[in-house]
Amino acid sequence: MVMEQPPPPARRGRRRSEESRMAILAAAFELVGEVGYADLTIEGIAARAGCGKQTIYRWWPSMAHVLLEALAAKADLYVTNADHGSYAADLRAFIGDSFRLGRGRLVADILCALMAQAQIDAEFGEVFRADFLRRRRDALQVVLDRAAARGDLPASPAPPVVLDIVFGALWYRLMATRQPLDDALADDLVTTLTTASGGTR
Amino acid sequence: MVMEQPPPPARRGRRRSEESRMAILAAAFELVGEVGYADLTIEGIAARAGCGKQTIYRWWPSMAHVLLEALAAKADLYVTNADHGSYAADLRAFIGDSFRLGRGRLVADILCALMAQAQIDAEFGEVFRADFLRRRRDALQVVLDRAAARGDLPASPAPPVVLDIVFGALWYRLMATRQPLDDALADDLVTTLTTASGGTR
Amino acid sequence: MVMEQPPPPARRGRRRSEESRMAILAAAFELVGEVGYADLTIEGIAARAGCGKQTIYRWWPSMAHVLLEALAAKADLYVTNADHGSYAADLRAFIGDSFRLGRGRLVADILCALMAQAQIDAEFGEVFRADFLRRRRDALQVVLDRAAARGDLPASPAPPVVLDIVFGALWYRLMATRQPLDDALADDLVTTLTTASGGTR
Amino acid sequence: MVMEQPPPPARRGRRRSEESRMAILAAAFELVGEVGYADLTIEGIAARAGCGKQTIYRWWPSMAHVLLEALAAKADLYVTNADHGSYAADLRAFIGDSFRLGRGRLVADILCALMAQAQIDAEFGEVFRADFLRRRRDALQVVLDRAAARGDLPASPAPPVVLDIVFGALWYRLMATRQPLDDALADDLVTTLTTASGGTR
DNA sequence: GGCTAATCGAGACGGTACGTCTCGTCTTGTT
DNA sequence: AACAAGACGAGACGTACCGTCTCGATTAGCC
Repeated sequence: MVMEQPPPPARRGRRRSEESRMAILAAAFELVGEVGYADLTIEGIAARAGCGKQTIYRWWPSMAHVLLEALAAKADLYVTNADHGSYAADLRAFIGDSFRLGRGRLVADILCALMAQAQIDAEFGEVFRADFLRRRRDALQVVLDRAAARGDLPASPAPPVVLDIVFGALWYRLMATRQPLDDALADDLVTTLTTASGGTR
Repeated sequence: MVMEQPPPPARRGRRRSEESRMAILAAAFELVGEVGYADLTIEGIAARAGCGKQTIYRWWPSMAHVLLEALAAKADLYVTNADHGSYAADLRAFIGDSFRLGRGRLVADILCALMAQAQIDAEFGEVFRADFLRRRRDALQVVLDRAAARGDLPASPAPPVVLDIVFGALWYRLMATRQPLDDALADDLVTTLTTASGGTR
Repeated sequence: MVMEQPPPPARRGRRRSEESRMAILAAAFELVGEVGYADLTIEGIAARAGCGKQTIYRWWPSMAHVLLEALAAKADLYVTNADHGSYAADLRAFIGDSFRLGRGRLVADILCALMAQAQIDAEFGEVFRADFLRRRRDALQVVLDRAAARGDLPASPAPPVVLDIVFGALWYRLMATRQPLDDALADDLVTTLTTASGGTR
Repeated sequence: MVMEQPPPPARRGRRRSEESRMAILAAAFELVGEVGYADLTIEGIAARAGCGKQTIYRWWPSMAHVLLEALAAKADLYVTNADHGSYAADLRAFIGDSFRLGRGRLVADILCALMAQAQIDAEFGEVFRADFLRRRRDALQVVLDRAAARGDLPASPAPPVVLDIVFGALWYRLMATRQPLDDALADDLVTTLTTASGGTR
């Protein structure tokens, strides 16, 4: 839990406009849907948001950072990992939730664009991996930890490989094959990952 | 069956310069290593290649297309899928070969950049998926077909899902975690995919 | 009568940089002297002025407009038409002043280039005729009006023809024969135009 | 009189195509009327003429040279200077003929464009002055010589100044004021130049 | 009838400037 | 201070022509 100092740091001058912040996030989200990531520009977002470009540069290092925040603000990206009683059930629920998110055209497009930008812009890559990808891995890791505690986890593959397989298949479908994230894939993943190749961890 | 006359191309005018083509591909490959994809420019490639910009625009729709061709020209991207006697051995060999390619820093960077560009530029995306990604899937599909013929293939996961898992894990490590494509991952993938969850296909 | 309020421009945002404006005019003037009008480029002027090309395009429609303003800023193009007591003396002074201007190699070259550009670029032609040629005609017209008021003006040629003859001879020497604008020509023009062919207007 | 060696140099190989030459001149003439001199290009002329660019570059140094030859081929630029019995009559006839030519919109536009090009391109300027402007001056000089022989020529202005005044007024109207070359101007010029300011030469 | 040579249409080549676009920064007056 | 506005230096974009350079196909003398 974050314990923010109740006395605000006694800042001087005008405070950051929450109105501008929201307008910028909304504008970014709208525009990426209208013109696509390739044609997104800072100038376009500022114009749509009715703000100056400087206001964007002052608070975000790049357009991708804006979009990442806009995505977080719009979509509830946080998948549940409640206890469903078994590794298979937990895994199925996690994958089902994740796939559901990726089935939205706009959200999927933005995710792909951000992953793309992470390859091209190293600074954003750091942030995207730490703030977004890492969080998703951690969420699934909780499921694996619970399974291990239960003695429910197959000996193979190793937990990090499970993460690579689940998220790998997800992202590969999004970016490479553009096939829908359907239940068949989800079921096959669960079956494959829960059918022990020998013992448990 | 189309019986195209090896038709007298009846070309008039000066022919395309093979020398320029090679110089451009080489320049693109060198520059992406020196300055990175983010700072690659058509002007830079033309200057390095000693050619006019128009010569690039005349033959390639975008910088990414140049890079894709340069990659194909430089790296032998075609992984073998010879018969090693069993599904497990075939799969292990295919994955091993694929990982070996992706361990080269430069090739890996270019692959990530091209996959990124495929997300941003729809036109290039088409080409990249059809000319590159599709070929790799087809190569692995041969392995699966051989295993099915042998009665060696587990009932689950379905073949397309096998492709998604293998390539998904590969690309996810390249782009998301940037963990090395090590033998542990390869071994775990083979184990997971060859340990039948029930019968064979 | 237009009574324009010196209205509070209420300008927002950064103002036009007078420093850039002067640097651009100076660069244009220098470069036309160094490389000639044929090899003058917007890029060259911007580089010499240390400004971006956009700053030129933002304020001038074409290179010729820049040069016209540069000329006006550098050379005092405005010939006096003070009263010397007689039509002949006024005319001689005006022609003498005009010729003196045209004797400068650089100014003459720029004038020829601008007149040339006025033939090729209709938009610039409008401006050049209205802002430059028209002013010079008006200045000489003042001399003719004063002569007419004095009863000093020959009946022929008609005033507009006087303008055509004086400026015609001047420009024709500059552009066609490239003969110097010498006193002999000035004297002959005055003699011819002041020797009445019958009465006064 | 040019005494060309009657025996042709015994050339070998294919001869210059008269067909192409005519097609190029015609294309240049048509295009300058359709798109204007500013948008005239060698490529456009070649395309219209159905010839290769090299065929133009082989025979003319620049587009302006083509246009000059096209003009000579289309318009009969040579004004008569037959003997009409008096200086005034000869001069009036010469000016009338010259003005008639300049009244054609297309011819006038081409003349202005060529004079413009002569200011910008020194090499063409040489040719234009020697081949075109000089010829016109020579033609009027014949009229002056005849008048001098007759004892018909006013003492002032000096003959070269007469040329400057006549052609100056003509070109100035074409290029600067764009006023029509009307009879009023012609009459005023004749009156002014034939009303002796004292004696004859 | 071959041979050699010059020209032809076609069109790719290395260059270069164009005018546009967007970047990220800087400078205004306002809030 | 932060804000909206908007000009600034910078520099890549993709296009348009430049003038040159192959190409194969003609078309002429000459042997």
